[in-house]
Amino acid sequence: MRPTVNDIAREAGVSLATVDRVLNARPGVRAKTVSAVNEAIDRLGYVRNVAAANLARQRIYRFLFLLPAVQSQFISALSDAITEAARGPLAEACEIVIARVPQRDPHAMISVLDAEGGLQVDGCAIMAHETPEVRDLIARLKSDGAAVVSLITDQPQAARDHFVGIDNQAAGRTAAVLLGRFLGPRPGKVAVVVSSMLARDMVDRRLGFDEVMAERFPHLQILPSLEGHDDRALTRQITLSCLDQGDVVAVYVAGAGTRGVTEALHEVGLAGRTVVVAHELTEHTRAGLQDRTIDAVIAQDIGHLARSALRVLRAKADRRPIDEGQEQIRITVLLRENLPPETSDSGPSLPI
Amino acid sequence: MRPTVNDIAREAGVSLATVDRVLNARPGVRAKTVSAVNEAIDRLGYVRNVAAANLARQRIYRFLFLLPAVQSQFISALSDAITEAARGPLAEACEIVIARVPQRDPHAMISVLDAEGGLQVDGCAIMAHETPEVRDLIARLKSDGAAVVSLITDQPQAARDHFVGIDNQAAGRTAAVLLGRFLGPRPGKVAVVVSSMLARDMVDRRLGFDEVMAERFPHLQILPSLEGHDDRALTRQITLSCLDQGDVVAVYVAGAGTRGVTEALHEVGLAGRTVVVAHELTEHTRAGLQDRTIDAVIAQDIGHLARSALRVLRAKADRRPIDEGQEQIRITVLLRENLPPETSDSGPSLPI
DNA sequence: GCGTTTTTGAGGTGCGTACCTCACGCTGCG
DNA sequence: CGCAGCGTGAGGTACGCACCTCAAAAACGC
Repeated sequence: MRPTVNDIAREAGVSLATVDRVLNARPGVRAKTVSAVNEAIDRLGYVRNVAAANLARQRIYRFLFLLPAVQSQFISALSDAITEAARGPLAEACEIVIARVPQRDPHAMISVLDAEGGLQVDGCAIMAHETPEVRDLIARLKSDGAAVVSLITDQPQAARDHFVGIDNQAAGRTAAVLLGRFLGPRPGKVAVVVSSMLARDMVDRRLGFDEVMAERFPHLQILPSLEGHDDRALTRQITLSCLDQGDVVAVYVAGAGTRGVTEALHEVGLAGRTVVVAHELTEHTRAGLQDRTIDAVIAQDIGHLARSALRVLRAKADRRPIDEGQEQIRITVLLRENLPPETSDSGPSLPI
Repeated sequence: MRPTVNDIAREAGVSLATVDRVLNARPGVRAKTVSAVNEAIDRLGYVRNVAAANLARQRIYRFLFLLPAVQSQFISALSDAITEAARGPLAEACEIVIARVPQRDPHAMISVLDAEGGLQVDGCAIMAHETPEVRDLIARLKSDGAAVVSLITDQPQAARDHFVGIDNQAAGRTAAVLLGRFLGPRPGKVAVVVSSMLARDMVDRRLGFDEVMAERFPHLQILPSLEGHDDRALTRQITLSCLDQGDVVAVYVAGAGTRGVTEALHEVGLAGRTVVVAHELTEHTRAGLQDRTIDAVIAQDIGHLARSALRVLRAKADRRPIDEGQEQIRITVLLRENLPPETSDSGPSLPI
């Protein structure tokens, strides 16, 4: 049987109340007594029964998820995944609110936060562009004692506790290798479409992509990033004018907007003849893989992302360490040949 | 606040004892009363507090992991991952035993099981070849009320509750696409190395591989499977004699034995000039990717595997449904360019 | 309506922890 | 010497549930 607080008290020769004070870092215990208790804990190998502790504490964790208010299948699926995770055992004793915030308005986020009880939250997961406003917001949350994680796109300059997302440089490098090797020795130009260079994930993907392209595929000419701003029509248009210059043999769609790109490719009759590597599994990328417009999709497991954010927020709120291995979000390379079957049950095209 | 058993009792107009009898399926309650209680449960949206229930029940789950007793970095790493998961929160109130069983001896598994308390276990995860003995063993475990999952390699004919592992056909198809496209239009022969065709995962990988090869790369000639039986020297030898026939332009290492293959390739001076796709991230495959002997590695997240097995066994033991999404083990395509940094802390070359 | 069986109620104890109150003894200070 | 203040002990209640006992009530068969 595992030792309990009572065993510790007996072993240390103190009362249960004192053990409790030590365990929960409450004042009113002499340093000497504290170490006596800690020694007893080590000797018996005591580990706190988290279930019993939470039962007794009756604590409710309030977590807030801030997602950009853009029209995107990926964000919708992410939102669904969070909702689903919030129903699971990970969200035991948790109250979870998902708020969608306009991306271009720096003050919207502050007001949303205030509306949602603001500083009362125990933790917050933020997916947003890397702006001074967001950085300040994170600092404010942290100084109020909340745990903060950046989601999907990192905020490396801010005081977030953790980044929940993939290694985007590695993703960009992977895209480069696939694109380059699928293309073979054929020379030409490569277009890169991003949503916005304000998003850290886009920057990182581009960095990784360029690195490998320069090193391994110098016969390919990488064009400047096209910013589609998560807008399908705009993406289509800028892709078209880029294709206009001719000799574009491949496209790396690092951000949202795959639909705009494939539309453009179809219009000029290049679909299937241009190597396309895109990100995230949605209805459109799935269809693109099926009809061979897209050669490879680099996806992240959105359910894992949601659960990981929850686990990390929870751990940080309890000041517990996290299991790095479990929180590492891996990238999946999807091809026409290994597409997971469509899961029609929960939400529109929930990526696996 | 979430409703408790007391709320149910009040709502249903019965006593707490009766609610308890219904909840835990104890006898001595009229059908009418049962449905009254169930209606109250539905009306209030009651969900059992699992933590409190387990606390009160003081139940200890006994789970047994049966792994093949072969000399393999992958199996060692898997064993380590299970040990690590067994220390985590998932293994709360669990006693976990890992047993290594000789693969060729059909009776060894039975005797190990008996030695480990045999029928006393609440659940068992089995990684083994698909033999009649194993099938019988699973049937026996099941009839004794234990939960059974197959691990890594499935037992589709047996009465296992669940398969914890990747979609091996999809893995084989992925290998085929990468190998074929990396190779380009160059014709030639492709060698396939497996550990044993008795292992279901090998069969499935080969099936998926052949399917895509036939469909998309008909200019390549796929050679019969070479069985290395997880033996480095044997694998090296059979690879050598296969390379002897000449014109082998690619090798798909579907099973263990990558070291034997790369050794053979180096010996005949074909390393780096032959496209090699292998499985699992170990010291050797990592080194192979680094020095470009290996072009791509298809890996499964071993930590996820261990945690998933634990979660599923636990859920099955409690007769709870599982979260399909969370238990889906995805495959990771590793290239030289997206190799995760080596984690030297826990165990020898723990795959990420 | 009787005896018998089945169903139900009331209540208790315990799981391991958090958190609270009250009181006691000790120390040091004026 | 008395008193404040600190460190500690003793003990209680609560969390939500499992599981037990004993007795009372209801249903049943005849």
